Amino acid sequence: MSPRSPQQFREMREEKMTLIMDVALEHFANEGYYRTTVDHIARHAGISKGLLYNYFESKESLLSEIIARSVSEVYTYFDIDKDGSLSEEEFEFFVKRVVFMLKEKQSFWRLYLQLMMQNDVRELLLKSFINSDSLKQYSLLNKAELFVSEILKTLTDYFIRKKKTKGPDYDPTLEMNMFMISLKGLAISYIYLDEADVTNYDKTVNRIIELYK
Amino acid sequence: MSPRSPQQFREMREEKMTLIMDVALEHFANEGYYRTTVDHIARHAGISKGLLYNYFESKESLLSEIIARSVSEVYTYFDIDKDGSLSEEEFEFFVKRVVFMLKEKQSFWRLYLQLMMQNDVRELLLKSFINSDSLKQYSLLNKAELFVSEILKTLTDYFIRKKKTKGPDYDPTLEMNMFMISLKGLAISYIYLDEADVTNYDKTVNRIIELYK
Amino acid sequence: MSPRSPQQFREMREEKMTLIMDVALEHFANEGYYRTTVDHIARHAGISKGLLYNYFESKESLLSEIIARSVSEVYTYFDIDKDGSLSEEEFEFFVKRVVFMLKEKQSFWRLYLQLMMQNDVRELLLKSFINSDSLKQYSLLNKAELFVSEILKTLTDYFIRKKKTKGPDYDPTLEMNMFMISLKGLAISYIYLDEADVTNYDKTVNRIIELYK
Amino acid sequence: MSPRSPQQFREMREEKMTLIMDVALEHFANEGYYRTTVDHIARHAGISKGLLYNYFESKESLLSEIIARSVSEVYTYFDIDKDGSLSEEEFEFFVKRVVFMLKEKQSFWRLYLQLMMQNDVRELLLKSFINSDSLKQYSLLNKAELFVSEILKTLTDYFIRKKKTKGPDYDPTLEMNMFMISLKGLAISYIYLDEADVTNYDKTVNRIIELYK
DNA sequence: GATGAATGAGTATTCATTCAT
DNA sequence: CATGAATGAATACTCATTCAT
Repeated sequence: MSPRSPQQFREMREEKMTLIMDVALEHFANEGYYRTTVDHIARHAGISKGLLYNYFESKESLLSEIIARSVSEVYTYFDIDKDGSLSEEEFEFFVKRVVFMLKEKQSFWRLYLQLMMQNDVRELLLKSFINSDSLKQYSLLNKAELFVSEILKTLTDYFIRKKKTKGPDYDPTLEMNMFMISLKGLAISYIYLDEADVTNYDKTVNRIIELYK
Repeated sequence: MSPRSPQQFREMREEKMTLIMDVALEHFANEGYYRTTVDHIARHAGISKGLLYNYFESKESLLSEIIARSVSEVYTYFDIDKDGSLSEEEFEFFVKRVVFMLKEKQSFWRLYLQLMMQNDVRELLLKSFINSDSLKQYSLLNKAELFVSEILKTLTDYFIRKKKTKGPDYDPTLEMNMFMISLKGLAISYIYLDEADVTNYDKTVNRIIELYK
Repeated sequence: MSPRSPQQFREMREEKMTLIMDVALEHFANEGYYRTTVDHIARHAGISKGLLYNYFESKESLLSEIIARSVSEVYTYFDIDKDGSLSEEEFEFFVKRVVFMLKEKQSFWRLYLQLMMQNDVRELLLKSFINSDSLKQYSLLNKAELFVSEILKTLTDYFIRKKKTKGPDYDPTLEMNMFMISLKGLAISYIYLDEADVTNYDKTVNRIIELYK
Repeated sequence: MSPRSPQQFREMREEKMTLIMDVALEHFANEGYYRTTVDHIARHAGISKGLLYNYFESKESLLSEIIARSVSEVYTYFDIDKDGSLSEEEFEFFVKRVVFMLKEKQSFWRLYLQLMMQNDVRELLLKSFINSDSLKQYSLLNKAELFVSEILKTLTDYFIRKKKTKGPDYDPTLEMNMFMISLKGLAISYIYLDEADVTNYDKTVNRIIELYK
C-alpha cells in the first residue's frame, strides 16, 4: 500500500466527520440532545469516544457543526433573486421548496424545533454559531439572520404587490401572517405526525399555494 | 397549642403541591425537562428537596401529575355538546376557546410540545398517565384519548355538514386539514414567538374564524 | 371522662412502647434493620413518626431496647441452679428450654443473628447496651456476659463430670463442642429453613439429648 | 507509542473487575451489603466510582456477579461422581472439602448467610442470578439448584445404604439430619466465632467424620 | 489516528430526625 | 400526648471529557 497523500487524509477526515454528524443528528432529533450520550453516538458511528473528540471539541461543538452545516445547506436551497421581486411562479416554487426541504432535512427540523424551545439552549445556539469551527466568526449568524430577513422582505413585498390586483379590502400583513401560520402548521404536522396522512399532505400544500399565490 | 386538624394538614399539603407543580411547570417549559434539576425546582419553590419527594414519588411522577392536572383543566374548558352537532356560533366559540387556552396555559403547551418531540418521552408520557396518582388508573389516558377523538369527530361532522351550503366542489377533509394546520401554526407562533405581533394575533384569529366558519 | 391517674398514664405508655417494639422487631427480623424505615414501623404500629420519637430516642435506641427486653426475657427462661451442678434431668430440661425459646422468640433470634454478622453493628450493640434506658448503665452487658459464661461453666462442669461414667477415652471438651455445634446447627435450621421438616425437628432434638445426656 | 491491543484491554478489564469484586466481597461480608457504600468500595479499591459503574451496572449487579463467581468456584470444588454412589472414603473427602471451602471462601459464606436472612434479599438473589451477565440466563440458578439437590440426593443415598450395615434401628433420615445440623453448626462456628478455638476445630471435624462415616 | 480505561462533577433519591401546632 | 410537614446529610448512579498507550 502506498502512503496516503495529504489529500486522501483530508478526504478520510471529512468522511468520518460527516458520518459522525449524520449519526449524531439522527439521535439528537429522535431522542433529544440531552438524552443522547456521546458514547451512544460513537458506538453507533462505529468509532471510539476518543476519536470523536479528535474530530469535535465537545458535544456542544458537535451540535454547532451540525446546525452550521444544515443552515448552510438550507441556504443553498433558496437562491432568491436579489432584486427581491417574486413572481407568482417563483412564489409557488418557494412553497414547494420549503416542503421539499422539510422532507429532505426532517431530522434537522425536529432538532431545531426542540432546541428553539429551550430558553438557555437558544443562547447556547447563538454562542455556538460564533464559536463554530467551520465558519468564520459571526459569519454564520450574520448569514442566517440576513437570510431570514431577506426572505421575509421578499415575501412582504410579494404580498404588498398583490394588493393592486386583489383590491382595497386586501390586507397584505394579515395575508402574510395567515400564509406563515399555514406553513408553520404544515411543518409541524409533517415533522411530527403520522405518515398516515401524507396523501392529504400534497393536497394541503396545493391548497396553500392556491390560497396565497 | 392544639395539634393541627386533618383538614389543616390537607390544606398545607394541597398548597405546597400546587406551589411545587407551578414552579416545576415554569422551569420544565422554559429550560426543558432534562435540563431542570430537582434541586433547582426545590430552591425556587423555597423548600427542601426532601419535601418535594414527600409529595411526589419522583421527578417523572411530578411531570405526570403536572400533565394530569393540565389535561384535566383543559378538559373543563371544552364542554362539548354530546350530540356532536356544532353550530356556527359554537364553532366560533371553540376557536376562541382554543386561543384563550393557549394564553392561559402557555407554559403547559410549551412543555407538552417539547415532550411530544422526543420518542422515548412519548412512551414515558403514556406510562405516566397510567401511573398517575391523582386519577384512577387508565382513566386519564382514556379521557384524553376520548376527549381528542370526540373533538375531532365533532369538527369532522361540522365540515361535512358545510358541504351542503358550500356546494359540490367543497372538500370537507381538505378544509378541516387547512383549519387544523392554521390552528397549529397559530399555536406555535403564539407559544414561541415574540410578544411583538400580539396585535396581529387577534386579527389572524378572526380571519381563521372567517375562513372556516 | 374522669382524668386519668398517673398510674393509668404509665400503663398506656408501657403498652404503646410494647406495641412499637413488637412491630419493629417483626420488621427488623424479616426485612433487616437497615432496610426497615422508621416510617414503616410507625405506620404499621398505627402511630405517627413523631410519637415514636416521643417514646424512643432514635432508631438505634429502639433496637437496643428490643434487644434489652429480649435478653431479659431469655434470662428468665434459664433459672440455673447457682451451685452450677447439672443433673441429667436438668440437662434434658436445658436443651428443651433452648428449643422452646427458639420457637417462642424466633424473630428475635433472626434479628440477633443478622446483627452479629456485621462487624460494626456488633460494636453498636455493645454501645447500645450501655446506653439503654431500661437498664442501669453496664448492667445489661454485665448480666448478659455473666449469664452466658455461667451457662458455659455449668455445661463444662456437666461434661467433665460425665468423664467418670464414660471412661478414659471420653474427651469432655470435644463432646461439649459437638453438643454446641449441634445446638447451633439446630437453631439455624429452625430459624431459617422451611417449616416443612418440623416433624423431623422433634426427633432431632431427642437424638441430641440422647447423644449428649 | 502503539495503541493497546484488544487483548491488553481485556486483561486490564479483567484485572480491575477482579479487584473490585474482591474488595466489595470483603466489605459486604464484614459490614453488610446495605452498610457498604459504593463510594467506600471504590475508595478502598483505589479507583473512582465512575470506573466501578463502567464495569458493573449497579451495586446490585456487582453483588450478583460476586455471588455468581463464588457459586461457580464452589461448584468446581465438588466434582461429585455422577452415579451418585458415595464410598466411605468419598464421604470423608466430602466433609473435608466442605471444611476446606469454609476456610477458603469464608467471606463469601458470611455474605451468603447474611443475604439469606433477609426476605426481600432472597428474592433479589434469585432475580440477580437470572440477570447475571457472566452466565447464561437461568443457567446459574439451574446449576445451583441442581447442584444442591444432587448433593442432597447423593448424601441421602449414602445414609440409606448404611442401614444395611448398621441394622434395623438405624434411622437414615434422622442420621442425615444430625449430620447436616452438625455441619451447619460447624460452619456457623467457623465463620463467625473467634479464631481462638481453631485447634478444637480440627478435632471436631474428625469427630463428625467418625460419627457419620 | 485510534482505543477504551479512568475521572469527577453533577443529579435523583432516601430516610432518620426535628419541630410548629 | 399526637401529628405529619419539613429538613439535610448521605448515597446510588450518569456522563462529558481526558489520557496513557
